[in-house]
Amino acid sequence: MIRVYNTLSQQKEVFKPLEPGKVRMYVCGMTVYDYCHLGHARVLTAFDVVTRYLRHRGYEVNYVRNITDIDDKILQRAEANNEDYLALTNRMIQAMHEDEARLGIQPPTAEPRATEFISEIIAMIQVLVNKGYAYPAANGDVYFAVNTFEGYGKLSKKKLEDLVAGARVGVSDAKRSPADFVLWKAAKPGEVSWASPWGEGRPGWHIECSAMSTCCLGETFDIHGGGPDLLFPHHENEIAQSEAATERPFVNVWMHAGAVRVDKEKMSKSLGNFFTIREILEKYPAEVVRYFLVSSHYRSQVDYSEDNLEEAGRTLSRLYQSLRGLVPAESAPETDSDRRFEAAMDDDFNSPGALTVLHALASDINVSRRDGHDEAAGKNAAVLIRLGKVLGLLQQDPEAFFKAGAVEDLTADTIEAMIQARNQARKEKNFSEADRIRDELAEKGVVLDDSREGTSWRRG
RNA sequence: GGCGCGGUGGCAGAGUGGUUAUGCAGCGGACUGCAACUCCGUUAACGCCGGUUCGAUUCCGACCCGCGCCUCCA
Repeated sequence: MIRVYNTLSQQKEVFKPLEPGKVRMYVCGMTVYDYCHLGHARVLTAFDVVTRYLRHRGYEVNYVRNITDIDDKILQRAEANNEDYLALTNRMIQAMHEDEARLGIQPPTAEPRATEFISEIIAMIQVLVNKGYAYPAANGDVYFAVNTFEGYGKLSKKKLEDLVAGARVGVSDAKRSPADFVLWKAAKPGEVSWASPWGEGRPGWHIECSAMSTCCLGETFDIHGGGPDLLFPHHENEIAQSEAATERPFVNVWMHAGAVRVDKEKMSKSLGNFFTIREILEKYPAEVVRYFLVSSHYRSQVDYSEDNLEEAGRTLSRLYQSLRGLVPAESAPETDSDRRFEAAMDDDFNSPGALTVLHALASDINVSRRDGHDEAAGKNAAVLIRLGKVLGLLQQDPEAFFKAGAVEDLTADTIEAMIQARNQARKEKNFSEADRIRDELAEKGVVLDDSREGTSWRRG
């Protein structure tokens, strides 16, 4: 029995898909005008773990994650770059796919793009206009009349009066109410546009997700997820549009990831305090970044700092250290570890709780190896790798994990030669020479591990 | 101002009405030529004040502090 926190009800609920054994999930993806940052990685990782776990539990998951490839920021950026907007979006989509692959994010089942759904978007807007939920304005825009939708605010717990009174919302003369939002934007001369019953234009931000999600997954589906800052207005507006258009419940469970922070502030584009995934991957191995993200609950905020990333690296190393030089069993039966792992994950995808099971397994393996119980160690190793996979961790060859990355101006052969020279010196009790070699390697980021079987190395 | 979330040991981070989270770091020991790795042991916590209770870090209330959304943002 899986329990999931639902933003809509503000509590954990027993997860029950509409169709037994199948899960239909939609997650708001990227607006592709720039490289992905750590905040994106957080959402990507969170829902990757959700998907992996649901599949582990036997569900067939239809995971749809959209790409927003047309909006103001894209057009602005393209113009600033003196680049065709399609060239820009294609470039960023490719970069995003590279980042995802490095972080071990499995591709979604489908990845619809807004520009591929223009006719569906127009059709949905038409329905909203016909039903009286939306109105074309004098300036060529089409707006959703928020006061026509009774449940407006039910996701974000906001009252319409407060929103209108708050009035930080840009007041446009064309809008009937400041809280109304745009469904179709009239094109300015020379802008990319599509023909519509209301003239040349392009979709507003929110409508694309309503159109793509309901087209791909049906009028009602199981899970809708996204970043914390999408809760309002984006998701609130999606509900209004979709439920107004279909007259059916839009989504059963709303899931929102926690924010990534830097120096106690949310990492965001507007604050400019963001680190792109690729910047971070220049400094830390991808799996360490992933471990860092998975080591806190998906709903809580995480603080990005070098200390935290380095600690994640040390901790992940411990896990890999237990697997190093060990041949995992071909297969291992279900164990108590599996059950404890699942108990943690069943409780709203408690990945930090699940990680404690991995650490316990690593300890067991280390003890077995110390005592020469290689078979027991091998079995536990198989379990550790099996459970690690559900979190997208521990799938590398340990040697590759330890030796990956830059060891500047030292080839593996050189390192091996130095190790041999050191071991020769040790044999001759020339310990000052042996230590000199070890220190020299350490200075270049290579740490030596002596054991009965010999000496191995890893990056420090 | 409105709405929401959170304050756990040096740090990161789960969780529970009464019993060890876990990891990193520290300390003592084993292993080692010395280290590293690993193992054994160990220190240390629940923002503040009331209330409920036999018993609260865990439930309730007040307070203090921090964060997020209310404008584009994952």
